[in-house]
Amino acid sequence: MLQDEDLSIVRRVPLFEHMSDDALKTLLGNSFPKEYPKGKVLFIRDEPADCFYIMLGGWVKVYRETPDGDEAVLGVFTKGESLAEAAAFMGMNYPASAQVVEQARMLPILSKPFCSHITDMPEIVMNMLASMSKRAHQHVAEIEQLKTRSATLRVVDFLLKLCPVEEGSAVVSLPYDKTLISRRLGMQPESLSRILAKLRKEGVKTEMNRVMISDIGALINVANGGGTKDRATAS
Amino acid sequence: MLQDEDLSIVRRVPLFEHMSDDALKTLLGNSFPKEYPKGKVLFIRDEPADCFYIMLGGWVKVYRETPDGDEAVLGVFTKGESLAEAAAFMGMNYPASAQVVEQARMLPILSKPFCSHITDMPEIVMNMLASMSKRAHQHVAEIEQLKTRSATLRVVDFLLKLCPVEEGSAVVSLPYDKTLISRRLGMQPESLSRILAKLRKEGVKTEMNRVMISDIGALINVANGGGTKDRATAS
DNA sequence: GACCGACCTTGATAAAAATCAAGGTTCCAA
DNA sequence: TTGGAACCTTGATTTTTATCAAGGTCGGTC
Repeated sequence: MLQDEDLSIVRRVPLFEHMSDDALKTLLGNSFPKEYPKGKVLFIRDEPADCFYIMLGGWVKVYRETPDGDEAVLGVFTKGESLAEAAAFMGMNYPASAQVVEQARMLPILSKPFCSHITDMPEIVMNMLASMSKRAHQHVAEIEQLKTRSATLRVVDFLLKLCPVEEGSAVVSLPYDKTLISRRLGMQPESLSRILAKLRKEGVKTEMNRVMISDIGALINVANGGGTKDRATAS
Repeated sequence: MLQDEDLSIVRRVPLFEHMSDDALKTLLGNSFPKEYPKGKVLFIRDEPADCFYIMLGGWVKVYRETPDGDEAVLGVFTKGESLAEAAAFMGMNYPASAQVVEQARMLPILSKPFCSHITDMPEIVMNMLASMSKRAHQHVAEIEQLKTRSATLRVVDFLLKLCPVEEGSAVVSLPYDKTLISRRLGMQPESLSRILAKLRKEGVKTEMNRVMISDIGALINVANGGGTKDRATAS
């Protein structure tokens, strides 16, 4: 069933943080983890949200299809995150669609039984608030980014978030394919490709899904505008 | 104090919907509406959120300043909306700043006393959830828009949302100045100006803060891609 | 009424990003 | 092993948007 390792991941999900063992057991009683193959569609926008998911590994994209064919990727989720919990809790329909992009291990949770504990476990509601609040912050940060940062800077931000350290050099692996990264960042795949190429002279080398960053400090400097505006010619 | 008209507005705010008179009275006991002049700064990002606001009229912008000077407008709020309620409720700092852009009438509510009712009034928490859920939907819609729609289409969407009807013609007044509209839509003021000019041949005439739309149906058609892609030359 | 500051528009130009088109690689399956 | 599909890159080009610069309008105040 739920292995120890899984459990420790579940405990780090905002929705279940600071919950007693008993409470957790009650909420997850009938759920058990499952592997989902790449390509599997978890849910479609506007369907009733009768199930939500805790991610234990792999990657899932949440997206919307627009009438004219292309898709807006709203988020890409992995270990330690939850998917569609708010819609499930509020008894709504899914606000977007979701599909597995790298084979994923997840804990599916049925909405009905979960929600039946609202009355006897007030902590659920507070945790749901915390969870939604966290998501709201991510959304606000993304809107800010889309409104004020160029495609290049969005790519740089993305790379920096992948870095395990804050200075020196690093080699990071891109967690999912470049087409998806580009959609996630709100640009065309060709643009991402070119930007990565341009960043070579900033010490960023890309080979397959590996990115070698020779000087993280220099990249941070780029992210903060070093190279765009006022290179201050000794004012 | 709280006039009937104000009260009926407060009742339509998601946070207070479906609340008994008693509950409302308890929560708003010590709050009374106040006028705020244009330009007034309500709060600054990262300050402790010890007060939130219910809007009864006028307009307030919520924004973030970026290190390199420009600002991202995250939302512009008016009658029937609440401001910063989530941050106040969660005991966090304000995630953004807010400033009055058109003289506003608001009901300020202190966080501490408000939150002290969490335990004895469980309905507050559910209403807060509903409120955050609604905001989340707006955020998702905006992210989708920024990722998939051109500046022109964002302007068209904006105009259509202002239209009281769905066909025929309309004259709408822009609710706040064009510089702010452009920031709200994530573009430069010059771009908005040019887009409005270009839309003239689509039957959109702009004079001061009045916009005359001769054929809303035609505009909706533009919003749905009529004029961008595949003008289908008799396939 | 004259002046000032803000807001708005327009033009010229430049930069950024999308689009169209082609070629290369990798990986999988027949 | 061959073929094909999906992915990625690069080049040429166009479209979109920003930037820089200049005027114009409106609404205030002195």
